[in-house]
Amino acid sequence: MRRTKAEAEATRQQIICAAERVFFKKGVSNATMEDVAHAAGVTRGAIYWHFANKTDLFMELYKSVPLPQEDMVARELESEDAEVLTVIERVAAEWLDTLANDEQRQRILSILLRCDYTGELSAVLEKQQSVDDGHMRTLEAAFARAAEKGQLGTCWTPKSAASALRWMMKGICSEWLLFGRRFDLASEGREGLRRLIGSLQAAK
Amino acid sequence: MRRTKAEAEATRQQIICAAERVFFKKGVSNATMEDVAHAAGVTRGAIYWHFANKTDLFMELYKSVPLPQEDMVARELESEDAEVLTVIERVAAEWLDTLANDEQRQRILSILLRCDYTGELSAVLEKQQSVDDGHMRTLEAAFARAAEKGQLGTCWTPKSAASALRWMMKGICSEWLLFGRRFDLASEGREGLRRLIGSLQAAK
DNA sequence: AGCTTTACAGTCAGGTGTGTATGTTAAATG
DNA sequence: CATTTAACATACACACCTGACTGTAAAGCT
Repeated sequence: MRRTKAEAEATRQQIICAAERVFFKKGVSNATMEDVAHAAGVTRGAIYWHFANKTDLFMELYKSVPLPQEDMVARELESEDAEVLTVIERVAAEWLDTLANDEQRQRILSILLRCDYTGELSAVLEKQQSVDDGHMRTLEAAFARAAEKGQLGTCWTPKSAASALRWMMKGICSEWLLFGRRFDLASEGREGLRRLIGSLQAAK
Repeated sequence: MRRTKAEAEATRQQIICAAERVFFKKGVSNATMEDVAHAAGVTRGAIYWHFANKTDLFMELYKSVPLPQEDMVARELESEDAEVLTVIERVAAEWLDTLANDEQRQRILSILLRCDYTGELSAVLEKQQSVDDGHMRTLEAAFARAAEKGQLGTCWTPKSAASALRWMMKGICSEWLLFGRRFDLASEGREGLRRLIGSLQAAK
């Protein structure tokens, strides 16, 4: 029973959506194509029609992640605002807010945090790494502008400040996602951010 | 050909040691018992004599990790030194030094960072979590003593300072281990630590 | 010295997941 | 309207890994 193009695209999305739920629940290496197929209401044959194998499915799932504000963040960080550190803090806090309210993003990040990148999935790790490097570059640039304006504490360099912020963000998100959301991400995360940015700031 | 108790214990250690190398190379879920057996120079039968299954082997590997200075760190952090923050910085820096020079510890931490904790291995994650909680308590206590002496910056609480330090440490180690040791852990890590501790410190 | 048990080596059945090949139906195409 | 082809479902082959079972030779006990 051949479907129309639109229907095919719909089942493709169904498969990706089902993979997201199944990978989240059972872990990537533990999940079976049959699991995904059952969750999507299709057979494995359908999955192998749309995707080459499990690794490919995982890659496509990763690529389908809505990263809408990627560019927005970069553009905002490159804006010529006077209070650079305030902008950085606000952007980071907004990122936490988004994560706190978007369950799909939570699931995908959890999958990414928990999965085993040895073997076939190493390509995904490399992609993540390159994305991370991009973030670091824009962050460093922002901190460099803060330093030019004398807003960055004398003991910090743009690079070390960017690293500290990124590690803080990673730490907050990892702990929240992996350890059962035992605190309020938005409020406590924002508070931690405020303290760190405050410590990065030059004494007035 | 039955071995003596000492020989049996030796092969048990060989198996654990081989598991460490194999798990590091192929990842826990990707490695097979046959792989481990081959690397250890025994057959799978021998492994199943000493360990119930792969999960059990992994747990025993985890338990066999040399964590000698665990208590030392705690005792040192509880010492009544005047410069609490300096002690904290030194202890953390020593931990980085140890990691930088101990390849076995590097492998085990890499395994722990990369492996998929969904399913059978979730018990390991819980154990890690409880160990982490213990660390946090002693760290918080140390920062609390620093706060009492007025050494902690006013915008920091003992808890938030402990979190910040732990996330920093995790971030440094994760990036170094997962992303191919692209920087010098001991020197750059210590530098980052110095900056962070400096920012936690009360202005003199 | 003889019996029991230990510490393995080897083998085997069985389940499980993967990838592919084939079948089927309806949409596209002309 | 006939043919092709897309979008799956079904079936199959096979590699593979696990756990359990069996064999065995030496250690340890009495």
